[in-house]
Amino acid sequence: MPQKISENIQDYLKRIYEFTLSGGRASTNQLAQALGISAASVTNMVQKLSKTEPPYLTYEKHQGVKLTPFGEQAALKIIRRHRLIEIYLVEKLGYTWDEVHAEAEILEHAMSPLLEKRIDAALDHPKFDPHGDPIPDINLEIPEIEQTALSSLEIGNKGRVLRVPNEDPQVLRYLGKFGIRPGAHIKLISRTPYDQTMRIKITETGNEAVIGPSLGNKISIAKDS
Amino acid sequence: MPQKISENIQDYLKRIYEFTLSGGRASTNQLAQALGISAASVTNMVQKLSKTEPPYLTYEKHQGVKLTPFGEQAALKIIRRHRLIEIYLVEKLGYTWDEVHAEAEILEHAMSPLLEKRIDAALDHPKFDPHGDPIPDINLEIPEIEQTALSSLEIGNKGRVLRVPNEDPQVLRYLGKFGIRPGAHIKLISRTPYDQTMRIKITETGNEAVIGPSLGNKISIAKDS
DNA sequence: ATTATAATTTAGGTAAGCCTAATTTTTATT
DNA sequence: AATAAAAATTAGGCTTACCTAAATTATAAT
Ligand SMILES: [Mn+2]
Ligand SMILES: [Mn+2]
Ligand SMILES: [Mn+2]
Ligand SMILES: [Mn+2]
Repeated sequence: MPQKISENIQDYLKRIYEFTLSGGRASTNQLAQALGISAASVTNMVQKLSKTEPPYLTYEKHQGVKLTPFGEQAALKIIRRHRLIEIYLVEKLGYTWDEVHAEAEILEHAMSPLLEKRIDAALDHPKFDPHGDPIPDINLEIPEIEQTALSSLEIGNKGRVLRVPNEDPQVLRYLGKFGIRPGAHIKLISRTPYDQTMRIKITETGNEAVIGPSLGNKISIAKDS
Repeated sequence: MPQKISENIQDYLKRIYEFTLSGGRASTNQLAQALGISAASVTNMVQKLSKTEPPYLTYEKHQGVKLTPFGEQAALKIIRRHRLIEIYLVEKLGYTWDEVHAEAEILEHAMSPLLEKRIDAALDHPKFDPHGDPIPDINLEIPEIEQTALSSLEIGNKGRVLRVPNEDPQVLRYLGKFGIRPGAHIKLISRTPYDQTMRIKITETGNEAVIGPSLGNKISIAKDS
């Protein structure tokens, strides 16, 4: 019996969705760290969420969790709201892209279906949030997008930025300074042999930026053919 | 030590502020009904809120409660946010004035100082909400407005609507239908002797409306000289 | 294959904010 | 002044979502 779902549970489901996007299961520790709570609390909660009717997720001891289709729908509902809020704040209220994530993390839980509808309409049904993440549509359909990690680009080759990681404001300010944002065209200049640090050139701004491998793995691009 | 204040407590303080606006104290039952909880729970909470350092309110057994200046500041902070949200939803997102109260009741708790600032700026520092209630300014100052109840108008005399009650969507739709809104000019046509029901004429729309005494007491006007 | 380390789970407990039922105090009515 | 009714308080409990510490299970390193 699908009841009202607490804000905490909404965040659990959202995190699990994110961690299992590319297949596999979300681990207890992973979730504990992401949610800023103890592993014991996570175990407790996921056990509970696996025993609802219908269950939000499947839980196997020591094997982590995975959303059921039911749980995934619930997660997508919040993710839609989160991303709509982010793009609305940027487009209509003059926020910068490094400010919106924290704000959306709170507001997503306070958004009524009506507000969701009005914001969606005011932006003419936007397809992407400020960081390039796709916004699930009203039916919670989310487009599959062909994308690879910036790290996998070969030297001399070009690509177009699709999405950047959105949690860390510092990183976003760094990227923004060079014009590394969704839609930007970039070219890989060099990669150091030992630590795989990359130099890339951004076409639009003419800037060159240094990107380490872990950040490079979190930036998605479309490779130029 | 002014800590973070829970959403529940924010609502308590807001209600107490409203009930004590015209002096006096807020009673346990009054609060219980307004908050939709038991009287016992209210007693418990107000006792707690009277023992914080500094206290949010003064509590005397069986005598009801009254906000301290500290508690009043806390209440005004939420009220500012509530009313800013209401006017924003009407001005920028196409809400009607009967839809905004319920929405603001939730969003007020999720609003960051930054969002408050941006919304305030986007509306060019609005002074009133859609129902004519004054919005406390950034320093939480709230203007004293000379106002009387519609009920106290004499037959044949005129006035200008200042504010209407904002909780009940049905009432707001009724008033809206006749054009009874802040700024509207009205004239009292008649008052029945037994139950004090009034007929009023709205200048702008030419409509005539019937208003009972209890509603008439909740509509504020400025009398024409 | 042991053994050490890391991850996870279990056990027991806490704080917020509610509840109902019983009791006390205040207020209103005869 | 006595009594009835209404309002408020106290007592005892419950649920949610956390916590720490201890125990267990899985994984990695010898
Ligand atoms: Mn959140
Ligand atoms: Mn984002
Ligand atoms: Mn509220
Ligand atoms: Mn209002």
